[in-house]
Order: sequence, then C-alpha cells, then structure tokens
Amino acid sequence: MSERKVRVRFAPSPTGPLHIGGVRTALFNYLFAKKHGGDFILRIEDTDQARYVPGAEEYIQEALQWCGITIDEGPAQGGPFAPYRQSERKELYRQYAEQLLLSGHAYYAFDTPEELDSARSTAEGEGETFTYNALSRSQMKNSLSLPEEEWKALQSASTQYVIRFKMPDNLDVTEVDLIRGSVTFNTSLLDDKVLFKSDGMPTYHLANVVDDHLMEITHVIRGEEWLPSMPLHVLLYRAFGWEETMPRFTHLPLILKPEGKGKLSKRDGDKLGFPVFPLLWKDKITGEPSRGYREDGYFSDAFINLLALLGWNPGTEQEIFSMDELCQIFSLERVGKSGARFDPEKTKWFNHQYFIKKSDSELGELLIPFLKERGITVELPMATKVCGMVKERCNFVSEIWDQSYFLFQAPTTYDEKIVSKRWKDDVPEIMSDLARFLGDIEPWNALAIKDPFSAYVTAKGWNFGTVMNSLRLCLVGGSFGPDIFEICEILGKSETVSRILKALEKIKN
RNA sequence: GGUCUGUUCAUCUAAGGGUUAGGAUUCAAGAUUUUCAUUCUUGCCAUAGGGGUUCGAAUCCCCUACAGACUACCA
Repeated sequence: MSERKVRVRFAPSPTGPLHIGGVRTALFNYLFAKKHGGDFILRIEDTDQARYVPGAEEYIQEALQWCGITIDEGPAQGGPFAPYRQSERKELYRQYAEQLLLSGHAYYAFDTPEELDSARSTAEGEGETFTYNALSRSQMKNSLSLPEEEWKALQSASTQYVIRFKMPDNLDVTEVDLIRGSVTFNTSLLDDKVLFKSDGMPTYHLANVVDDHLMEITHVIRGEEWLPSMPLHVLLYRAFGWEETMPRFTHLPLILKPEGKGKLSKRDGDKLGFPVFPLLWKDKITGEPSRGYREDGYFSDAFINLLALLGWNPGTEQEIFSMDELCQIFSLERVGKSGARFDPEKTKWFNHQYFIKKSDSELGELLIPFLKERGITVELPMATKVCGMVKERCNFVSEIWDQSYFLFQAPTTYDEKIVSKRWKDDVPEIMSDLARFLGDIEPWNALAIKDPFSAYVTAKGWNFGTVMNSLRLCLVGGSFGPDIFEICEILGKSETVSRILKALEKIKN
C-alpha cells in the first residue's frame, strides 16, 4: 500500500462557481500530490442533473489554471482512467450497486418521496427524527420487508425505486483521519443511505467510492463537512472487498466567516466587500455578477499564498511562499484541526507583498491598459516611472491610479478639509510668488528644483510646511501623492505653473 | 434533538509536559522624511471555565460552556 504512487482527486460538483474553500481543498490536494511525486486528478461529480449549472465546469478548469494548479488527469486533459465526468460513467455504477445487492449489503426500496416525508413528519410530531435503518426498515416498503413476489411485482410494474445500503446494526466503525486521529462512529445512529437513485444515477456516496477505487486514489482530502459520511464510505469499501486499497482519509477544517458565526459564504463577500470566488462569475439566470480575486486585481501567486496559510503553516516564521516552495514543504501533519476565520485585510497584505516585489516596469505594463480604459495613453517609460514612485503605498494596480491620477489630469476640485486647514490668508500671495519663481527655474527636474526652491523659501522666511502642503493642494487637489518635486518634474514647468494659477483662481475663501 | 469535530491575543497562528507563551495582520503612539508615503521603534492584546494526573500542564484525562459540521432519491 505504501508502495503505491500517490494519487489524489479534487471532485467538485458543477453547481456554480468554485468557492474559495473549494480552491483551498484543490490546492491542498495538489500540494500533497506534488510533495509526494503523485498525480492530481480532477473529477466532475455531476450525478445530480437538477443542480447542474452550465459553465460551472469551465469555470472550475479556468480557476485552477489561473491558480497554477495543473491537472494531471481530468475531463479536459484525459487520462488512463477516463472518463472523468461521472455522468459519462453512468453505466458503470449500476453493476456495482448490483454487486452489493447480490452480496446482501444493499436492498431495493420502493417508498415514494411522499411516504418518506410523511414518515419524517410523524416522527417529528413525536419529537423524534426518522431514520431509515435496522429499526425502521421492516416497516417500510422494500425488498427486505416485503415478500419476494410482492416487491418483484412492484419492480416489474416499473415502480420508481432506489437501492439502499443495508447499514449494519450497532457496529463501531473506527477509521483514522490523518489530521484528527482515529474517529469512531456507531452504525446504529447512521441510516440506510440511498446508493442508487430512481433516475438511474448513483448518489455521491456510491459514485465516489467506486471511482476512487477504480481510479486508484490513495488519499481522499476533502472538507470537514464530509467527516460524518466517512463510516458509510469505509463500510462500502468493506462491502466491496476493497479494504486493502482503501484510500486514507483527511478532512480539512472549514473556512469561517470574517465576523459572526458559520462558514464563509457568498453573502459575506457581498456584505463586507471582498470576493469569495477566484474568478468573476455571472449568474446565468439573473445575470448577477460575483466578484473574483483575479478581476479585483489580486495576483494568483498571492492568492495561492494566502490560501495555503489558511489552515496550514510551516512551523517557521516564513509567510511568503511560491507554489514551488509550497510543493516542497507542505504536509498534512501541519494542517490545523480548527476552522479558520477568513481575514480580508490580510489578503490585501499578501497582495501588497507580491506587488512591491514586482519591478517598476512589470507594474508599468499592467498600468498601461488600466489607463487606456480611462482614455489615457502613456508610454512604458512613463508608466514605469509612475509605478516606481507610488508602488510602496499600493496593494493593487487600481491604487496606483488613485495615487497618481493627477499626473495625467489636472485636479478639478480641491479637498475642502485641506483647503480650510492650509489655505490661510497669506497663502495666495506666497503661491503666486512661487509661480513666478518656478517659472524661471532651469533645468526642470526634481533635483534641480529642490535646492533653489528650499533656499528661496528659507530666504523669504516662509513656513516650509505651509508652503509644501499648499503647493501640493494646488498640484494634486489633496494632501496625498508622492514627493512634490517629482510631481513637478513629471508635470513639466508650464503645467506646474498653470496649476498654481488655476488653483489661485478656483480656491477662494 | 442526536452524532461527530473543534476551542491560544480582535484575526491567522507557533510553542508536540519545563520559554518572560513567539511571529504576522489590524489598531494606537513615537522617530525619520522641513511635503506625501515608505521605513524603523514601541505599545495594546491570548492559553474558554472547572476539576484532576504530575515536582511541573496551553500541551495528558474528565466535566461544563461555547462554536461548527452533518442529520435528502444534494454534493
């Protein structure tokens, strides 16, 4: 068993965009596989036709690709165990269900949804919960409770029926979870789960076990919400006689809401203003968009980095990791047991780290199309220079714009708070004096302006802070942005002077 | 309700019986920058509660509390 090549699978169902928690599950699977030189398989679990959402599978593929999670085998890339879409494996599951029927581990059940509903509500009326199990199945309509002629008649009358697992009574099932240790369940609390639906499709439980076995999966790494069904799956492996090659199970802790209680959901993102999906998604019916990390300006390596640290840590104080590094050092033993609250603030910090590590020209390349959308055309040297000036204070390309738009268009308004704070009675006179002074400076660059300017201010006896802040107000319209002299240089002499004159005209009070 | 899992600063977490319980994010203060920001320094802040076991417990055991997941012919 330890000889087997590591093979893991990520098995989402195409019911919508891939959630951030799903991406993390995929990532941990991928890291685990790569760490052990194994394969990462994508399998689409589309056994529920009712919940199928067109475009979701493509979204999953694209999201994984953007993240840099490469798929060794999957519906788009093929592989020795194809097909990798459960709807295309439909024919296969029937025979396995029948194998269980034959060996006495499963039985036919003919109860209609209405009958089950009423059984549930009567139980509820008595303050109990209905469970289809060893205690109750003799009262239900199935091949165990009915005489053979009777249920065979039902079956041939094409009555809708399902195949249920015959859950043994009062048996302790113990199995090791790689991050939680051994967990024990007693089967008397479990129910006779449906394995095969009346529409001819298997349920998740059957399909997942059959496929994992057939695809030679060695490790099942999935979300904590699956922990309660681990005993069922173990029992299925036993019933099939596949216990020897049964995969090891690992259940990852959940990702929780930033505030309040419960697991992270799409609503939290809407409410607090951060994406919960890797890529932008437009609802096919309502057309309602959901933000994505990619479109919000995150770098995929930053996104992966922050996801990796959500629930896992290397035990050192390093926080920045490339995908390659993660593949080297990842281990399931260092995944925590408890749920991790998602912190949108820290995601920005991660992006900032990757942002400032990029060269000025790399950022410049990204800034150019951004400016173009705003009708501004600049050359790379200029874009590069601007990025160099402001990147330290930015997390995203969009923030470069926030910090530098005044270099491309003159301010039309002036921050009122700054005006009332800085624009004292003597300021207009100082500014017009300065406009004249600046007009005579040659040559025009940050260094050449700074010294004579400072000397002039000192000679005039003006307060430096007042002068600088007022000048900034004239040039950018507020109290932010990079070094004043650098702004002057980029603006050019005549624009600098004309902005001062314009401000003198527009700011009156 | 039942079953299972979990619980260290506001948040992510380290410390696998012996440390002043460490780091990061956020926040606050100071320094620097005669402008803006960066940067630097400092500060705030935690072992859910109660019992054991032990020379010694965040760490092992039990109870309580709280939280989460699951409890479909959904995955």
